[in-house]
Amino acid sequence: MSWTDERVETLKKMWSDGQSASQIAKELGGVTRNAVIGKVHRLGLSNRTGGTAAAAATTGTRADTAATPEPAAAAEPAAETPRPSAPPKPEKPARPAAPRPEPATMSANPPPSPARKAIIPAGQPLPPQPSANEISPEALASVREVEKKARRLGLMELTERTCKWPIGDPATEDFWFCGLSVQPGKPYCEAHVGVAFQPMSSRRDRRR
DNA sequence: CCCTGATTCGC
DNA sequence: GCGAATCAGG
Repeated sequence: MSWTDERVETLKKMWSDGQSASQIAKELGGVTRNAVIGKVHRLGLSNRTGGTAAAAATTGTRADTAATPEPAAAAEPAAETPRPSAPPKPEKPARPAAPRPEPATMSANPPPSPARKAIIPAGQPLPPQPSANEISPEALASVREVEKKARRLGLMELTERTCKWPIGDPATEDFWFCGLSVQPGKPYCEAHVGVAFQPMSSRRDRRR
């Protein structure tokens, strides 16, 4: 496969959307994430605009050659690095809700929290919370069992092969995602697939 | 172990 | 220009 205009366009769009290289690669098909990353660099858009996306691994490990496109050869005024403080379109909330209580043992220097609204991630279709009255007791028990073993992943820890079943109350700190290995092709682990995709038929009168 | 992006370098 | 191999980090 080659980098047609169309594919490059898709790449640009997804990359600036905060999609990971591997996701883009899968979307495009016929390329690996390495190819995508390579292309991204060649295109000179290694730095995603907007800042807070999925750029968790943008560590300044070795930014000596590539990440220095600055034309600052001779005159460098006291201008600091321009940092976009107001991303045009935030989409992936890093930490929804629930400001955690500080230990408050050290310095009295509480981080100022501006008018930050407690944004509930409503962007992506989350699995329907089981309304307990529609789920068989056994399935419930099964889920409870699984929840003990859950990896308790945060939003950002979720991948395509981690169970995305939410556990707890999003408005509190008791909230995490199952995170166990998903059933191939499904967004949840086996147990949660079981309660998530119940056939209409077997919903009523289950064995007893 | 899973993942992320960054860099190098032969093609 | 391309991308696999490798590196470095989470």
